[in-house]
Amino acid sequence: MAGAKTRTPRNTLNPELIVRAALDLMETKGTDAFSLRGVAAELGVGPMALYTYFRNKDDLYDAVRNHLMALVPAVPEGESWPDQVRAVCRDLRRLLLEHPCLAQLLGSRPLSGHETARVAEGLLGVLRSAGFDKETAARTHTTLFTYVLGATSWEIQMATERRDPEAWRRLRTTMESLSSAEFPTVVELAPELARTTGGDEQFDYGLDLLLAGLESSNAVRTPASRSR
Amino acid sequence: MAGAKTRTPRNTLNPELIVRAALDLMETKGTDAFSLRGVAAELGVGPMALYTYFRNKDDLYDAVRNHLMALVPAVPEGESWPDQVRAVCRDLRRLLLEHPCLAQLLGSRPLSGHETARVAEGLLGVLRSAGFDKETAARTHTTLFTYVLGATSWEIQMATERRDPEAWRRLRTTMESLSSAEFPTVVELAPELARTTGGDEQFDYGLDLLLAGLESSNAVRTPASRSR
DNA sequence: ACCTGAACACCGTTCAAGT
DNA sequence: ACCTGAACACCGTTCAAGT
Repeated sequence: MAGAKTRTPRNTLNPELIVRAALDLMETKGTDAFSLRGVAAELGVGPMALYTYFRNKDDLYDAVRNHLMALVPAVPEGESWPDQVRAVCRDLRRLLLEHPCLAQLLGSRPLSGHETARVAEGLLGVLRSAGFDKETAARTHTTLFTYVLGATSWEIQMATERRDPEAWRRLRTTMESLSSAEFPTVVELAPELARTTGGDEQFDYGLDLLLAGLESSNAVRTPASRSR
Repeated sequence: MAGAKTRTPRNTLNPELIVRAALDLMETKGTDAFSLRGVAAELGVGPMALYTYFRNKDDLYDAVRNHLMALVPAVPEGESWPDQVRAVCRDLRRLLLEHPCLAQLLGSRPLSGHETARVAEGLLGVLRSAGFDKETAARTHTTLFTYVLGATSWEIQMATERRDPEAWRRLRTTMESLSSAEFPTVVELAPELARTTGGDEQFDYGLDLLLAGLESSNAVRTPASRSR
């Protein structure tokens, strides 16, 4: 509707152009409403033109995810390892918030591509340098990554819900229909629950819990981690 | 394919029957392959018959999620609050693993229904009894819930990937193509990373980090939390 | 190689109609 | 109320064909 068929000059179709159009459509019409036919129409070509560059829809999904993961910044240097971990997690969260479709892509498509490995390399490098042994570093990486993905996906979903009047109305209805006899705590904490479904403060709260847990455990064996 | 059209006697169609058939189909053919027409065919009725009981596909999704959330057990009594938190989180994870579609439903559909409130009530009650103030209880609840959902969804996705030979082959190919000059840590920790993508031990590792963080912080103000 | 056009086997949902 | 049947506007993908 918006783009008005920018007729592409012949023989100038390429993977990056398609990925960009796909990303554009996902962010405009929503990740679910996205379709190959829609991308093709936006590019002014037939649906089958895309199959020259991507084996199928999932292949295009993977390319979009890889494209977005490339935007995760490098780990900042010269800081303490907890601050480095914080930076990586916050950067990833920020990217997920800027591109909500990435949360969906990371959560529903099998992994592949070098960019995901690059992000993992950054975080794993920090942990290893801090003195974590191999297994603990791997476990911690998975824990942090899944926390960021889970917390941010939830945040996005709640924000989407708040924007959709129909869904928002239903949520309010459900909340108000809860008897304070059956659900005393939920009813009592309704305002707090509404306030803590997202935001920087909520994200940092969980992240700091994990970091406090790491520092209180004997995960870090090297005393050299006291730099800065 | 499996169920062989159990022709339903006339006028015996009802919501529970439809939910059960829908759940069955999601677990058999995969959450994505699920369709209203498929459910209708399985029940031996036309697609439109379902619209008597559900306003649309999303409405049926919500009913299935509510049906599954009802299976989350009550919080065990007479234990310390950290053990109670552990029990709630592990129970939810177990249910998600048993019904992988629930992970997808919780992650992509707006919230509604009493059963989700029931689960929240259980965890929030534990935290409040332990002495958490309102805001901290709400924050902790969101953190724990999103951790369980994120960690378990990731675990399910990885398990699905391992089962699909095509996806598995691609993941191996990507991993082996990583130069150890560019991604030294990922290459070095490949075996550990493969081992820590899921399993009870990995889940408990992250959960214990969060609990250690909670106990090391001054989140709990009431000294009465030392029961047992 | 790059792209088209017709076709296939699907979707969710609306609408008018039957009982 | 409960359910059917035809129809609409979509999908992803295959296949044969064009350049």
